[in-house]
Amino acid sequence: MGRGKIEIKRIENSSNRNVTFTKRKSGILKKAKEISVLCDAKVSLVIFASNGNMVEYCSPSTTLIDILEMYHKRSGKKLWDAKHENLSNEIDRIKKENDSLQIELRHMKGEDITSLNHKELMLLEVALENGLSSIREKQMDCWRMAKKKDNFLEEENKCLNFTLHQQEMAMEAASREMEDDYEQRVRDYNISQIPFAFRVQPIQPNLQERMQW
Amino acid sequence: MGRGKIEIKRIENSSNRNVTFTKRKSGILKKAKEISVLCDAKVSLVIFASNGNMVEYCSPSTTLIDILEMYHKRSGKKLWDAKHENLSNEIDRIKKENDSLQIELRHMKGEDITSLNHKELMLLEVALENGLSSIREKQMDCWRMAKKKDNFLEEENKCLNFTLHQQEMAMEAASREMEDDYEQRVRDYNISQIPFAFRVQPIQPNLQERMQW
DNA sequence: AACTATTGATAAAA
DNA sequence: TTTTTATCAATAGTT
Repeated sequence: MGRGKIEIKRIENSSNRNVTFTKRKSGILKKAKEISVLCDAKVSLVIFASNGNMVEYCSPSTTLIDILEMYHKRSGKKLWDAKHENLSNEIDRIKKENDSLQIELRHMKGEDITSLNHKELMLLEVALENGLSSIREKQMDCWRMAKKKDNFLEEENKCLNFTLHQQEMAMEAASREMEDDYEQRVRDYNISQIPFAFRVQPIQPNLQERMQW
Repeated sequence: MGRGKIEIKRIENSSNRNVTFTKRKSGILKKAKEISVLCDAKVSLVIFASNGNMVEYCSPSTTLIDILEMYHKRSGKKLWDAKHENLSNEIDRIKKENDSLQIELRHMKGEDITSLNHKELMLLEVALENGLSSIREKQMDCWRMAKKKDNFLEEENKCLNFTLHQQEMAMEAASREMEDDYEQRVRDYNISQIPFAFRVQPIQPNLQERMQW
């Protein structure tokens, strides 16, 4: 590709070498981008020219670090120190633990149980029954507490109602007294309704309903 | 460069994608080698295919580690420390996930539920009931299969017993014949028992018991 | 996996 | 240098 074939050996003319480097560098970069898009590949490319210039390419949605990590796992070659190794090992360990927890949880939910044998199923059943009875006991506690509160509120309600009724009576008596006092004027102006604000309103009128659950 | 122009976007057909990957991978590799020879460049190239395959190229007279060291100097990006930080973050993330799984699992087992409210308890109860019913369904399947096998074995047993009985009859008949033939000698030597090996032994005598579980 | 028509890359010229 | 262009190389679609 070019006006003539060239031998693949170091280009001695440094000017030519630089030109060729520039051209081929952009070519290789383009190819790297293309393969990463076309083939969904992860590519890391670092090039240093003989003059020290550096170009870097890393496929999108990843980083050089990720790729080096994958390289490390894949090739087994240690690029880092012991600290890194420890961290990697811990991640592996925790991931495994995570997986087994996930599996156990799925089993508890009755998923992925085709592979379980009779004994395992029995153990699961026992665990689930125990869980269920604990939960239900707790629910009973909740219910009992709610009931207690309910009773207390009802009692309080009664007291309040009683007090209010007493007040109402007193108010009405006072009102009647006033009516009697001002009977004459009231009759003249045809004012006869009791003010709304003096009527008793129940506190928390729908309490019964809300406590039913 | 091919039988037609192609758009640079992910090749959806995985077979075509793999073929293209193979072709272009070797192309890039060749280019990398050429630029490193022609232009005296240091090149590091790592490619992961979508199927996990890895190819690596590093120009001769250097190593990936050298190039990463140069990269580090040149770009100022710390691959090491950043890597450690990333790993630490991932460990934290996974540990958190782990913790929540542990908690969920404990809840499913009816542990640590004092802090749960009514609604959460209800949801747990539903999950446990679902799990339990799945498990029991599976157990029923197991039981049915065992029953089937049991029936089959019982049937086979009957057949075998019948066959054996027939044989026993035949044997006894033969034995009696022999006794008649050698009556004289038998009487002299006072030998009268039927050989033990000719008596029928039941096959799997405790099958019933073992299938009861 | 091999082939080949075509597009793409690039060495040398301008 | 950069741009152009003739030529070689890579490869997409085919067999």
